[in-house]
Amino acid sequence: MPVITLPDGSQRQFDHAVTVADVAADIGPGLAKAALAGRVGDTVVDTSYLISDDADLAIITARDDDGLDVIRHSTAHLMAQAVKQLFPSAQITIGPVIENGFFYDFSYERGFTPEDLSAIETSMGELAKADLQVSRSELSRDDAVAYFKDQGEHYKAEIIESIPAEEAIGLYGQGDWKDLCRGPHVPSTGHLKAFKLMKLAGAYWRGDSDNEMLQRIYGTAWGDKKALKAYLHRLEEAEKRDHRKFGTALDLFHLQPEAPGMVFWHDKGWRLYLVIENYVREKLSNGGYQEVRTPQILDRSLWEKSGHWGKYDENMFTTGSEKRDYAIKPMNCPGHVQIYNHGLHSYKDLPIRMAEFGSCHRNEASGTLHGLMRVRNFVQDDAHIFCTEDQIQEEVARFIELLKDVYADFGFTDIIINLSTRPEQRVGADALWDKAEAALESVLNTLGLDWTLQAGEGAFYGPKIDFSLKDSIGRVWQLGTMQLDFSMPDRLDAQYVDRDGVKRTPVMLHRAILGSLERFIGVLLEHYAGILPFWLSPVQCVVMGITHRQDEYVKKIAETLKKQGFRVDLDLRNEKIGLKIRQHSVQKIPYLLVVGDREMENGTVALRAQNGDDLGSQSVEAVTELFADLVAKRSRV
RNA sequence: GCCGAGAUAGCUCAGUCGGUAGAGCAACUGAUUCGUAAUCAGUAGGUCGGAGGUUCGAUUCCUCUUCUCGGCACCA
Repeated sequence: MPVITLPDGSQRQFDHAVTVADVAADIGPGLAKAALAGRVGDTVVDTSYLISDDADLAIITARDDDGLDVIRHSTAHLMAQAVKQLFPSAQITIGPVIENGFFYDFSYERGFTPEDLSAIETSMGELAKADLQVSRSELSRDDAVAYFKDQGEHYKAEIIESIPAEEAIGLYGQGDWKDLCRGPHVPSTGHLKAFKLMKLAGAYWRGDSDNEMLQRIYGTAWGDKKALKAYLHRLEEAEKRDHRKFGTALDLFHLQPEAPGMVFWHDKGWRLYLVIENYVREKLSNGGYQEVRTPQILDRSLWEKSGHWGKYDENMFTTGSEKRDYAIKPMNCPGHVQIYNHGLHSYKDLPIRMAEFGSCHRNEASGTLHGLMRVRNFVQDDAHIFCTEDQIQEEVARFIELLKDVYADFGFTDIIINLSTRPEQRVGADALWDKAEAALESVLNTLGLDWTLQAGEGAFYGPKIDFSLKDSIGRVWQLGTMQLDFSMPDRLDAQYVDRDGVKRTPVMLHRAILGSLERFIGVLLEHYAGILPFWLSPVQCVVMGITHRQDEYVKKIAETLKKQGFRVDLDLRNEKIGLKIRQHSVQKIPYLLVVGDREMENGTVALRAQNGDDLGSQSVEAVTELFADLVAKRSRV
């Protein structure tokens, strides 16, 4: 006699055990049709799930997030079914739900082609239209293994073999096809109406690069065609923001085959780069950091001592001279320890905060390179803080304050914080880890920050806090980091003389706010869709005349603004004003200053903002004031 | 690095079922001196990523290679 409590608090009583579908039908025929699954308590179940005791139940439809997951999961199954139908000798493996869609990995004797993909999609459409019932059954583990082995599905059998023998295995079937699955799934394939196969890719079996490479097909699936269309539109919009496009279109930078993963910064891109670097430089200087410069190339022995040669030799560029081996630095820290070691330090000197905008090279695998986001040569807003264990907490707090300040200036306020603690393989005594992790945790809590624990994700030499931010279209980028290091100062013999006259090893904090400047610029460009805030814009305004009569006046205005420190271009070409405005608008220049005879007579300029707003005729003083204010506030235009 | 796809003018792209290529924008020349997102006309521009092979002939087919793109693994 189950009593079913619905989300609105209403209750329905039945005199026999009921399925989720029964309850939905009892509520109304519309809901019965739309029901994809049910949520009993916290568990999402099939509509065929039988409820015999009192329960809280929500009927899940495509409008529910859980409903979307069910649709995506079922669409993955639909795809696997289609693949097996078209390519019977393909083997199925796993097919989970991911953000916005799903994928399924297959093993097949040849690679799938884009033509195969559209054939699979067509076939999926037919299977969905056939509205096949999806049914769940159970087998004992050993029977399930035997079943899949018999079907020639060796990967599936392997997965099931790793499940405890006493557990029953859930099988979902539709038509003549069955897959091992926890479920839940839609009641019939007719509920799958809005999906699209997106791309083909390789993926290692069980995510291990020593294993066979499988073929992964990615797809997206939604509750209805409209949502699918909206998603595809969002993808197009994201593509338009691709920072690599702005590299060429705005003449900021380029990459070429002779220097894979290493950026050629053009005039305008380098201006942007320098504005950012100098901005951080000033912030660090105000924050009590010293700035240093260390060599690009250091002897092998130093990298052996630091441990890098042993661990990362594949990923370092090396060179030689007169029988000596050198490595081009992949990081600044060993160099900083050399400066630290040059002289004797008292505990009174600590903390020492040492910053460097040093150019680093890492020989990243070729397949990982990606525009500015993943490069082989980069500069970080890098610094190392040498301090005592007792100073960790305060230094971390100071750093976070600085970081928030900097992020806000760049227009990012949505910061995501992760604390990563000791990994299995690590150096340093557990007592030290206890202390360090507690210190980081305590700082985060004291500052009242939201953070997530990533247990076991710390570096081998110490725990760390990572800072990510969300951009304007919701993508998350990890930028900042604060890593505690108990290993390197000791390896490289850094010491200080403590209060009691005993030499002790300082703790070293590796920290960066923006991370790689290259990558940060990539993130900025995508975040702002190329329309940079005034203070960052490589060209802040263009002054242009209507005819040649205003040439001298244009030059004078431009000169005045340049003297105030603004980045100004002038356009004296004999072109129509419409063309000039179009071209500079396309270049995303924050302000266009147009002068004709009228402005020349009045000593004013006609101001036009990047978004097309006509700000009317203004005096040069008013414009200067506006610009200075924008820079001071670092506000978006 | 691995799987797959791609590389054609400065940029964006079309094309050639094997007979050495075409558009728009940009560039250059000329005309136009014009009031807020494209003035008109003309000219020039390519060893079709690189190397090798098949062929009478390769930008096209094959092999290798470099780089790029999408993933996977990696990311001190």
